[in-house]
Amino acid sequence: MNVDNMEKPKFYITTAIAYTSQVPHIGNTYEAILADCIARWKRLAGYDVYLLTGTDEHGIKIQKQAEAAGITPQEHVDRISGELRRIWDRCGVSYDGFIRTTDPAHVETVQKIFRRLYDQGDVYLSEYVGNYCTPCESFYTDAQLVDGKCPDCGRPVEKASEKAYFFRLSKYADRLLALFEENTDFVQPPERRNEMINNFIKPGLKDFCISRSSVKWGVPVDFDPENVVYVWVDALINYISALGYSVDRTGPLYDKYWPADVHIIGKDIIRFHTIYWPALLMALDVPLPKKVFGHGWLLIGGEKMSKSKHNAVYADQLIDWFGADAVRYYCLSEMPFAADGVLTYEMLAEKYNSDLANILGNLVNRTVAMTKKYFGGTVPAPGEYVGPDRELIAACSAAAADFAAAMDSYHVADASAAVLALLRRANKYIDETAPWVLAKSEEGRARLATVLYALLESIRFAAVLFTPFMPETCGKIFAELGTEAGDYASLAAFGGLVPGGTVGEPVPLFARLDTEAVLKGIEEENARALQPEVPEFQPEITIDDFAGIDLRAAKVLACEPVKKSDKLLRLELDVGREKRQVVSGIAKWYKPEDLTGKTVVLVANLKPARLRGVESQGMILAADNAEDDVRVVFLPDDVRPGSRLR
RNA sequence: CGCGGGGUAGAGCAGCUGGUAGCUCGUCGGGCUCAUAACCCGGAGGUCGUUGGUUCAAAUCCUUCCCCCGCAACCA
Repeated sequence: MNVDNMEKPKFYITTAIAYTSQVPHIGNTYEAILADCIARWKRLAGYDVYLLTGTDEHGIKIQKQAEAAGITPQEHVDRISGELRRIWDRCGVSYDGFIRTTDPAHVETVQKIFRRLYDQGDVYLSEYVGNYCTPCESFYTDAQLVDGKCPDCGRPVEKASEKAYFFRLSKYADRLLALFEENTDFVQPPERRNEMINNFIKPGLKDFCISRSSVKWGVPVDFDPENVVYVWVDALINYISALGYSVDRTGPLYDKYWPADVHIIGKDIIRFHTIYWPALLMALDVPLPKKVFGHGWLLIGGEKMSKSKHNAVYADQLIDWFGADAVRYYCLSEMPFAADGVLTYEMLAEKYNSDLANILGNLVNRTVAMTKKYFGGTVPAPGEYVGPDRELIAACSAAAADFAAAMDSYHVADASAAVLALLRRANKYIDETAPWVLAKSEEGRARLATVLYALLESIRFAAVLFTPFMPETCGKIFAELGTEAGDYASLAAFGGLVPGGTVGEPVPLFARLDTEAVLKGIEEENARALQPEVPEFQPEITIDDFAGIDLRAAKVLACEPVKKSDKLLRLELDVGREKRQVVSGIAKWYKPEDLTGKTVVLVANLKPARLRGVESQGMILAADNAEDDVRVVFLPDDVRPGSRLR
């Protein structure tokens, strides 16, 4: 560590650790990009920054997924955590630390903290009773249930109770309220503050359960190994365990960086970070984080991303088409402060063309090209600045000031708008000064030198400011300007670019996209991805085996949804000799009126079964067209009910 | 009356410590030619969700109703 470093103010910033049940989509990735942008900004501004990210790897959901895949939970989380890290790297996330909740050091710290809280009476043993939804790994109160089912996934829940450890949150209610009232900008954006106070603190905080006996895949409570530490305690502690805090000892990173300057998290988990987490720290007598910023969701075409909606978008695909910096730029400049933002391929393509290719890329390109053309690639020395030059210079310092103010209050999109404003001003400046006219006369040469220098230096301003947004691109810009990357301090005065230097080759930074073609290409790619692989053929059978399957034409006489089920339809069928009742799991794709009067194919000699209490006498044929897309086989209407198919 | 956020040009947003609307994209017209068919200028396009009110004056404050979204306690 050098002396320079010692004098720098520190800045500790974290993302939430991502749950490793599935590969992160662009919404999860956005959070890492946002935190990275802020971290890079603070580095640019002279801070000694530590950016922590990582993965949350415990819980029953992971346990079950691993079982289903026939691998160990550790293998499962190793894979997802590795994937996540690869994606973060690809997006240019410059994390200093990467924690996994399965790291032995973290596990040990969680156990020690749990024991310490138990020993001092902040954790006690009691009984937890609730409605449990296994897929969601969640208990729900009666009031939370929707039609008696899981409010999250709509699947049935089961009553469950277990011995469990509770954290004495109630004890810290007064101190938490004081925290919110004294430190009014603890929670960002500010409107979340009232939500926390009115909804949670004022009605009275209840102790919360911090262990599970029904889960195996987790950190065991060391003095009661039948129980594992429940997700939130396990997860939240990462922010200090990653720095080497471990109850009875700390460590150089912890001593230097804690408390966190800001936790960057999604708005859905603000409560855990502004109530539970501070309370845990109070119990441990550890200083509280300074700020918690809850960003909005990145919506896909206005809808929340989800696997079941088939609208999840992944960073890899976007980067393949647009490049990492463009994806970063879009997320960072399109997400409003304190609200949800929208991503569509079309908007991304448009933003790419207008902001990056036209305004930024073309400005750099035309300026460097003119420097080559008129001055043989040597950065000219400026003469006296006059009217338009002064306006451009004013725009540079305004951009630098606006940018810093916006970034320091996490108004990241506003910060990027400040740079865009400068770039637009620079393009306009070219029009005002018309360098190609100046180049034609001998007396215009001196003026031309000033104009081109002012342009090159303005581009340097923009590149310095945009470094946290598009590190790779800005590196290219510095190379084209023939200068080293500058820090924020280098923008204190206009004129940092040294005359006499040599510019590089003008290479387009962002090649213009044919929006139509890109959208079409993505659409085709997505359609292909949705198509499931055609399954392997079944083992060979004889004609006699097949004859054992009695397929009959059956006319649908009536059809209705099965009560208390959102997937099943009950069909009354005319099979010629008799009437049959069949229950079919096709409600998601067919309405009763779609089937009534139609002729379908019935497997007539299938052993009856009871579904949701309704007897099903056979099964109707349907094709698995794609994942989550089923098509019933219809026969021509004039086929006689009861006809055998072979 | 559970809490909170939102409804502003075709699209996405800003304005909301009150003075008859602003930005980006798109669109129409013009300019320029250094540059990635790009850049610059100008035009068209909005009764600021709805009702009533306060005020000399309201998108901006209060009120009625409608619509959308998030959260609603042990929950990535």
